[in-house]
Amino acid sequence: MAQTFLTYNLDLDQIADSGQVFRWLRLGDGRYLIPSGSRETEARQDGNRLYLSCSEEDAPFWHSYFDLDTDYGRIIRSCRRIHDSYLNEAMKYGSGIRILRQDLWETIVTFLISQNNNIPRIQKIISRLCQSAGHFPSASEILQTDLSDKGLGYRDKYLKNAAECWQNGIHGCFDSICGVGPKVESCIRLYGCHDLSYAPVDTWMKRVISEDYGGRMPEWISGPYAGVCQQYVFYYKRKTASAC
DNA sequence: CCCCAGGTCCCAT
DNA sequence: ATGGGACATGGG
Repeated sequence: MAQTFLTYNLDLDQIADSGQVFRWLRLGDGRYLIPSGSRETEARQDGNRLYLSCSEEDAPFWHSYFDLDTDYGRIIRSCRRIHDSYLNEAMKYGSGIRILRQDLWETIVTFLISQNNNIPRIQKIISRLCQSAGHFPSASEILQTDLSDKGLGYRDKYLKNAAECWQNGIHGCFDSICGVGPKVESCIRLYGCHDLSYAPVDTWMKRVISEDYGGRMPEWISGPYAGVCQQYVFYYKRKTASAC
């Protein structure tokens, strides 16, 4: 019933608030209900131990979901050699962040919704989408669903189009999906394909570049762990810039 | 009323 | 190739 994992550089609170997932549910007492695709598990941690309420046969799935084969301490040490003080601060601040291996279809839909939108509203919309089906809707369920009452705005047609593309098989050409531009594609490749070299540049990253890097692109943005660095910096900027 | 939100599309230069 | 406005919705 309960599986135990030994982990480093993993902080559920930081991951939950890192802007890569929108369906984690805080249960209190440091517990989270964590869905991915059509599965879900309950998680809590105590020091270096991560406890998941899943069967033994599902353990490998969640092991992969939390990317437990990747040594984030090694990534941080490697990136420290760039001697970027802002990045170093961000890595220290959010050292428990990992890049989850999320369900690809869910990632596509989620980040289609994210465009020109804010995080609380993204969460609400996705919650409404899952309410009708009881789980994250498949492509065919999206095609059968009336989306007009989900608060999607103009993005409803993007979802319908994406569902058709997905059913026809879109392997590896995400920008052919209507509504997927460079930023959303970066999110899909980073969170859905685990390509750590993709760094999504959104409004927060633009602020960081202009306010903290003097308008110049940081060196790490073209490195092999650009996506991980971006996640640390995004989290750090959002946490320290917002007074609320 | 305004502006903004993990942008993209479309059209005009 | 680059720049600006439009786009649905909701919150501040």
